[in-house]
Amino acid sequence: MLTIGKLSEAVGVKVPTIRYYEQIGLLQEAERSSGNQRLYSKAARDRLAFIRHARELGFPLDAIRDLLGMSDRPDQPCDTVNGIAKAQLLAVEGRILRLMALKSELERMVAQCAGGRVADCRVIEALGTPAIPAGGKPLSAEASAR
Amino acid sequence: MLTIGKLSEAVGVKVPTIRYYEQIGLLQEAERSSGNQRLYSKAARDRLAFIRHARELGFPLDAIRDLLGMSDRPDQPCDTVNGIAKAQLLAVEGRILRLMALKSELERMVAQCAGGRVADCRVIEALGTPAIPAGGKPLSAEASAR
DNA sequence: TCTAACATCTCTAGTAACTAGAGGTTCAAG
DNA sequence: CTTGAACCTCTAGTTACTAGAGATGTTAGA
Repeated sequence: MLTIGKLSEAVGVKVPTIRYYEQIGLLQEAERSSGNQRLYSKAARDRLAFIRHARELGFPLDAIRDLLGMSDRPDQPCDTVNGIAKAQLLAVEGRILRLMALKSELERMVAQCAGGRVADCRVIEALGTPAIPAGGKPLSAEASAR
Repeated sequence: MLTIGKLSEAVGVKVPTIRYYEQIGLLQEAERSSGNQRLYSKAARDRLAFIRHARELGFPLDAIRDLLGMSDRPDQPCDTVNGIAKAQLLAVEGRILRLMALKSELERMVAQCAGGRVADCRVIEALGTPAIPAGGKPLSAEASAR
């Protein structure tokens, strides 16, 4: 049995975040010690490790809730999990490409800035007119697709 | 001169988001028509396009504010700017690395989950015990490192 | 055994970056 | 000249945390 601090350290999720996860029902309510402090089993630790890793991979908490629900009821088709993963994969690939473009732009800028003035930097123009593709979704939609 | 709706459509940023950007000072207050409606110049449109693109790439609004500040004062010596650019470059490189790791993991997930039932599918175990590396930072730190 | 220091508890409020809704005005087409 | 879409302001809600206050629990050293 781990205290919340030990669990936090073991899994790499901050203490208030663990309490937050309990509050929103991602983790079930922890057992308590005689002095009312939370105690965690290995199973709870694994569940939290799953959440941490999935968050790191960019899944929103709602998707994680679904995944956990599925692992609790393993008699269901895999399609849902697959769909979530595939959607994430697409988003990730797009982000990588655009970041690489930006990276080389920033590198060029850092190189050019070696002693000159801001006016010589290309970054802002480079970002300013990115030729929005026809199928471009509104910013909000893409941003929340994390 | 564009109305806010036309601007929204042209740039791909929702109307309330444009007003929000004005509210927090990312966009200066728009001119108004006789009937108090916002009107935008081409320059304003470019600025918003820049913001959109940078947001898409994952820059927080504060970083975008810095970049815009740069482009507003192009006579500044590059020293100031160089720091910002280099910091952004580091952030971008970090993001690329983490996204590539994520990409291969997601690919593995999709490959493993080829149409069976959840019980047959390794996704949850794959995520569940990812062998947290020794130097693993807390989730919150990584998540906010955007 | 006492006590200092630290971990934990609950609760409220704040953050970023929007998003949604209410309730009212303006504009452009028919 | 009316109707309906687009605009206005304002408040409040969202996600995923984060920070702080003030109280209680736990543990290691004197």
